[in-house]
Amino acid sequence: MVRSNDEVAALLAEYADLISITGGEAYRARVYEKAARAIGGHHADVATLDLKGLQEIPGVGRSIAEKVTEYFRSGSVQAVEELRAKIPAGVRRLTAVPTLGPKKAHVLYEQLGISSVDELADAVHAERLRDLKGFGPRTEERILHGIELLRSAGDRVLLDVATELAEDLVARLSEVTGCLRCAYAGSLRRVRETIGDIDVLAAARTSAPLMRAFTGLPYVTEVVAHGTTKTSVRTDRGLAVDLRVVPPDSWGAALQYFTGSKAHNIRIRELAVRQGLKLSEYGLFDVESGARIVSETEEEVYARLGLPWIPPTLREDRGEIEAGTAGDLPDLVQESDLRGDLHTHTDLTDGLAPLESMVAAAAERGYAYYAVTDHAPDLSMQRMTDERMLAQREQVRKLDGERGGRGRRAGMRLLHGTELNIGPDGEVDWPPEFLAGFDLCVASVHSHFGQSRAEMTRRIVRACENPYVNVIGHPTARVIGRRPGIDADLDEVFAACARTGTALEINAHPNRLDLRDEDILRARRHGVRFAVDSDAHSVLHLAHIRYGVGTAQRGWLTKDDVINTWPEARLRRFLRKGRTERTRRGTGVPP
DNA sequence: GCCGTTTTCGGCCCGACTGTTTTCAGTCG
Repeated sequence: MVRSNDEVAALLAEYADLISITGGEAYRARVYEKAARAIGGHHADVATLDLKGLQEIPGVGRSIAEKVTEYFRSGSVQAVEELRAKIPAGVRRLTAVPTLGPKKAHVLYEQLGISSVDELADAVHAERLRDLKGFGPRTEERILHGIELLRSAGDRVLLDVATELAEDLVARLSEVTGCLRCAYAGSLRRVRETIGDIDVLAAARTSAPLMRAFTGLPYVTEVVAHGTTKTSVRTDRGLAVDLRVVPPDSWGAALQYFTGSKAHNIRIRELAVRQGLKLSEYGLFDVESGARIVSETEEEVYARLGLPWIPPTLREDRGEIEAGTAGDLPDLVQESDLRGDLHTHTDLTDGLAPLESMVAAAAERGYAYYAVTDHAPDLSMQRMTDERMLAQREQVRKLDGERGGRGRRAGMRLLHGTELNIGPDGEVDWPPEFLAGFDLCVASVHSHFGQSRAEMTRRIVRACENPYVNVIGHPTARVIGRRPGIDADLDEVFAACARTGTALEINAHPNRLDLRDEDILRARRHGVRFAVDSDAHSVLHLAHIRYGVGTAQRGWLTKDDVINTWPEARLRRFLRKGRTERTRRGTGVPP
């Protein structure tokens, strides 16, 4: 599923690394890194752009635009090939070892000919690093430890694991005497799909008690760095956690700073510099007088730079600064906007809880409606039959409207649905007559993951064209860290969804988060609607929906884009999908 | 190599921590 934009981004990022390693100008390396990011996140396919079009991408000038066109014309870029010839690929891999950057990697290669992580480990054991300038005994230790970490892999953890740990950390540190404020920041606050390390921020007049409490936590197994403002540890699950302690009046500037992303912060600081200001984690300062202007809240910092407060989920330098300047920031969908969940399971198939428990838990969340969508028969291990499904429907009808839920006067409405399997040719489990009995159908790819791109695309587009399919479940079928997404022309799928009135799911399960943020951004441009669903298989899973909302926000979605924020009547109209009209015309009904 | 409400040249984000340094370079976020 490699888009040409991703190919080019990877190439430019490699070039940036090679420039750093060969001791090239730092600014040049940074420019290529920036261009790589800009192209990776660009909405249009760069393979279709000419020199002029390429240069309209921010951070891409003449030289980089020419390299991109050279790449598509000839399949390679001369300048990149020249550096590749000088530096073996393994040397670049060396920089993946924590504490090893481009400079040290280059010294290791130049002086000792080391060009792989294995050779590096051998060289340390053979004590060959001892004679190198700048490499002492501590460096050797750190390198060996870094290699171990690299080999033990699993360097990023899923969102729910990191969130649960961070919430526990914040709760414990908030109890420490002298702790005035505490929160997590970093990629976790931005709700990225996986988390490399956790950043926790605290405000206090003295840091020592917090630092002591932090390093003494039961799950801390290693203290990596220990200072008065910053301490880094590793937990028993291998997760790195940083604690920063700042003075209370720096809270806003520090929270802004440590939330990132790096790319967003660089842009924000450039804005500051242009106004004769300097932004650091301690505040926004006037360069000339050195006077601190603002620092207590994030809102103040953004406001002084001429921006509204930017939600953390948007802080990726994907246009949020421009939108903020123009007053065009989207009014992002919130968890409290959700009126229901449209993809859930019970113990009739592979869920863990019976229907009554799931419904009760959903009502407790305050939902106005809730769909039960157990698996359809083609997923044979679930032993679904027509009879079992119809019996469940009767049960659902009985429970419909019975539960009032938290703070609700009217009863929660139940929808009876199913999660269909999209077969290799785009067919689904049941004929139209049977499908017509459901209030909604989710349809998902659960098999034949290895089809060709053309087959896969056609298959999903056909599912969209089925008048009974309302939502494409976990559209790319990826499982984070275990299975890549299917190879399909997503833009064609998005167009089909928009055309047929089929929603795309944002599956909130932390190991799926599918669609991902970048795909949502693209789909949105096609005018597609979305359903943020938990795909809950147990009562506890219903709460996963928060991760789906975070992902939707990262895709810039508003309440109006998400069908399960809509009032029930509007949702039901959407679910009818113009079936009668379509059926009358005799199109779109599968054989 | 990119970019421009002070700029077509001369800037380019900022600070903490570590190790190997007698004053700082490299790495990280």
